[in-house]
Amino acid sequence: MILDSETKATELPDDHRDEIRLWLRLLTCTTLIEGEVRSRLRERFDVTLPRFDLMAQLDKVPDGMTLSDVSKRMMVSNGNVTGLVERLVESGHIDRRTSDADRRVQVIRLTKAGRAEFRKMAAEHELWIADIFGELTPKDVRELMRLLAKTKGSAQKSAKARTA
Amino acid sequence: MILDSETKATELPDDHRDEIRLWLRLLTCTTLIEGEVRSRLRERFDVTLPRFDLMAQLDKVPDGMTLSDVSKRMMVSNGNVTGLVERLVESGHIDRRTSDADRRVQVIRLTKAGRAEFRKMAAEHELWIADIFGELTPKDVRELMRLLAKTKGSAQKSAKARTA
DNA sequence: CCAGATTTCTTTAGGGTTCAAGTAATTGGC
DNA sequence: GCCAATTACTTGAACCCTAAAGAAATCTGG
Repeated sequence: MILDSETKATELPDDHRDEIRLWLRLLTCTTLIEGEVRSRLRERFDVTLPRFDLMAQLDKVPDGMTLSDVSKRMMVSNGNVTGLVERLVESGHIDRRTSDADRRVQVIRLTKAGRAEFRKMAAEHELWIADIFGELTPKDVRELMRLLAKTKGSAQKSAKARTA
Repeated sequence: MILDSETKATELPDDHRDEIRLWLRLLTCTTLIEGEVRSRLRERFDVTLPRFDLMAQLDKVPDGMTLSDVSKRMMVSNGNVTGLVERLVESGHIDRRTSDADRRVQVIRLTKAGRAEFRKMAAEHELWIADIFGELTPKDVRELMRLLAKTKGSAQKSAKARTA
């Protein structure tokens, strides 16, 4: 069987070149899109992507959330959130107060101005994303969603196995 | 026709929620995997991801490449490369010299030690990636490759249209 | 030849990011 | 009630990253 001998010849014992290529392509795609969104946010609103992301988290919860929640949701370190929040409080986009129930906890919320500003940015952001993914059909989108969900599951399992 | 009225009811004039969700999922996947790789590189070899990436670029070209080439390949700014290279020269992993033909140009190469070190890391890295994507079938991998290629094309077109 | 444009790289200022260590508040077992 | 463990956050050191401005070398059109 020709295919078999060819397979043996090109991909020796354990070859994972395809997975490596997939990872590089995934990374390239994300970097490309992330850079594009970053540029547009800067150009159009003079805001950074992390600030926008943090505000997006807060926009979903009227009563605010704790720094730890933000840290988990954004998948970044606690120390990172501390600095981000500091700058957003400074610029008047968010509002921070110490929890009454637990004085270790800081609860942050969008200010009125912050929310208005975010909504404006989010509306344009949605159009950019639609344009960036514009050549994908609805079927492509569904299929990508499915495969990425599977990928996420696989990665989480692998990460869990390492940490355990 | 039921589908039509349903469509009208749920997705008003221009709804791009699916694309937004796709983008967030893509970002989550990449962040997750990138964090995992970053942790393992640090744990196992005490090296950062950007350093590993730069060395990976250099491993492909025996005669070295210019800083601009690296910058384009890695999709990062020139100034960033300057700093990265400085630290890698310092640690003895790479070697830099000024081009004879054009004295503006710096050519960098892996040193013997740097190449050996990289090959060791790359071998393990390949296994990590294989594990992280382990639950995907070969068909999943092919399909993802195809859809991500399409996504990349779409994003590049959008970016080009904006810059133009 | 030579002045202006371009290219390559570096520098600077301002963020963003992690990890590790530290502080303060709370919880839980005894 | 008290002390140890845990939790929430902050701080500090080191690195990564960008955009913008600048320096040096090269190229180009006259």
